[in-house]
Amino acid sequence: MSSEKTPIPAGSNFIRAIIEKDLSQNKYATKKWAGSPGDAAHQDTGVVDVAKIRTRFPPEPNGYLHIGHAKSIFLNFGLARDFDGICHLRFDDTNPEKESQEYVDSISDAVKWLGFGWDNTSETNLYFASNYFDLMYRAAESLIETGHAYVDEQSADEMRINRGTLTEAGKDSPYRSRSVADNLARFREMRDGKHADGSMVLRAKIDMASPNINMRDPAIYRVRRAHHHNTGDQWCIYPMYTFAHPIEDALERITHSICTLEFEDQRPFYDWLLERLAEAGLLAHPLPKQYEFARLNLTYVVLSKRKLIQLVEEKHVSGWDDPRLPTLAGARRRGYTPAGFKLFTDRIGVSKADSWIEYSILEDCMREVLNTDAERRIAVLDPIKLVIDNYPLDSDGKSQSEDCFAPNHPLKPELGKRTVQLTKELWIEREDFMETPSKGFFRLTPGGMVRLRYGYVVKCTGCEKDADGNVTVVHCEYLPDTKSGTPGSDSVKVKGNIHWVSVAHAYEAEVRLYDRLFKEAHPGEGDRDFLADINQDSVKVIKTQLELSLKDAKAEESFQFERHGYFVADKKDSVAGKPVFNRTVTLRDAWQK
RNA sequence: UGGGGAGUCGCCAAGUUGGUUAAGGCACUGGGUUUUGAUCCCAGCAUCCGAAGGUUCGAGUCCUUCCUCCUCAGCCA
Repeated sequence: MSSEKTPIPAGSNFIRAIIEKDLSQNKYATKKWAGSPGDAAHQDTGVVDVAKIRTRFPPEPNGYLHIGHAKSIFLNFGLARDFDGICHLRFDDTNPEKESQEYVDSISDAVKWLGFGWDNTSETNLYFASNYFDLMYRAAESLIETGHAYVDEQSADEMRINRGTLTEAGKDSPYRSRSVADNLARFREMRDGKHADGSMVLRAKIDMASPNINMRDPAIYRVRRAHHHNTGDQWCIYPMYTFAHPIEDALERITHSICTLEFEDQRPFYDWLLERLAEAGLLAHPLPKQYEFARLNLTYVVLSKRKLIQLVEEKHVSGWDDPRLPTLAGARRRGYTPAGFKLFTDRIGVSKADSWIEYSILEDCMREVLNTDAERRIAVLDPIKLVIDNYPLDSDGKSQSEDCFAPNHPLKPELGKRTVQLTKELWIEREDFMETPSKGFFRLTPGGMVRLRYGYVVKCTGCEKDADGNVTVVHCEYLPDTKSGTPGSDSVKVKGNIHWVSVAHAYEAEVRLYDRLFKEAHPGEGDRDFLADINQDSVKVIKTQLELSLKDAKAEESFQFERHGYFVADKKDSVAGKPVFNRTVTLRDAWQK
């Protein structure tokens, strides 16, 4: 090693540091992998694992994935990719009552959408915890046989009372010192359906006086007669997360088991369990290690499953894929992109400090990606008519029309230009005209000049108003020598530059303007009901005038509507020839009105 | 109050074995470019690392005490 400091790689974080260290110490140099999950005997038949590390993304299929999961997905799959490893998608389906195929499907879709998969060169790394129930059962018997587990017949209430408190030790269960044979017989009866739900549990036998409550003989198997989405009615006992998760990791030969901070207290049990099972010869070293990072908190958003369910069930939003929701399904309809999420996760980093990320960071990431990716189009969202009074008419009295050329992407000239028609009557944005301009306003105002983007410089001559004083039509005259792209275009310098569509060459379309779902940075903070913080104006459906070419937009295609923002053709409501646009995010606007 | 964590610029976040002027991003502020008040470019932006002591030639990094916040008492995950 040289004494010079090596530059810090981008995206460096404590987990990468741990992995680099583990790898430099050849910690997994002899770790065997038989091509599929299994116990020590199975893995011993394998070869040294080609995957340098193994990580996993282990959602429970009981809900929709949200932006917080995206952070975990990019972390786990990203680490595997960067370190020549493999990341498993594993459904942690150990609680039959809450899980279903619908969620398995939506989660799979979301992971794929973000750009990750589980079909690797020699194996498919898609797993279900429920496929390990046999092995888990064996592990439980092993624990009993080695005197590390017992069947407890206390009621749930008794167990809670005897667990003690944060500051007082718990009391041993009266069933704690039963013989191995007794425990084994009871546990088999549990498995065989001889005991009622809730009548007894299998508990690890550790220490009822441990200062860590998770070590006070945690329950590891419960009796529950429920139909499981994968194993059907095969089992009436199911393992608890505490017990199941470490085993799942070990069977899959995970090296780095990454989870969120609230599981830190669980780590001593994680290690305890795996060591006991390794001692018994069921699992092989090196055992997986758990590392915890801070979960994502985003301002102006709720990410708790409970609150998301409430928003959907009480119909505050249209469904799990409502474009205002922070679910990945919703974000996708909103027009947020996988590349944007990637940028976002890189930008926010990974650490153990609790933090709140400003929602504007996410928006900015989407802008950044969309700016380079999205083609430009012209859309007048709040139309008002502009008449060019001196624009020539044909002999039949109709307006002449001429071609103007608009680049599809100013940063990518290779994407070419498209033709838009200029005529005497145009639609422009209502807010681009002010009869009495406010300070700093440099768009259309009587006597003022502005460029019609890609067209001519025009001079505003006045406006018409209705009985209520609302402006109905704006009038102007054009300067024939100033057409964009001609030598005279720069003869008149103007500061303002407004977009437009020809009345004769535009079509009316529905556009949905989305804003934040919550008006407070921390919804429900303190004693407030988070529902009270809902922004009642989070969606506006408007009638707009769009340039004709937008009719051909395909579902999920994103565009920048010039001077407005990024819009996507809605995945769900668009039909061929009639796309419906959702506003993804506005452009930055530095003009303080 | 017991255990486990975390506190570095408005928001994130590097800083691993103590070594010179504390990375970077976002935001913000100036200036420039620009037919999007967009993008882009350039410059500025912590004498200070929760606080106070201490060790040391030298500390964000070590020690002591204190403060604040998060988290754990499901037969959920």
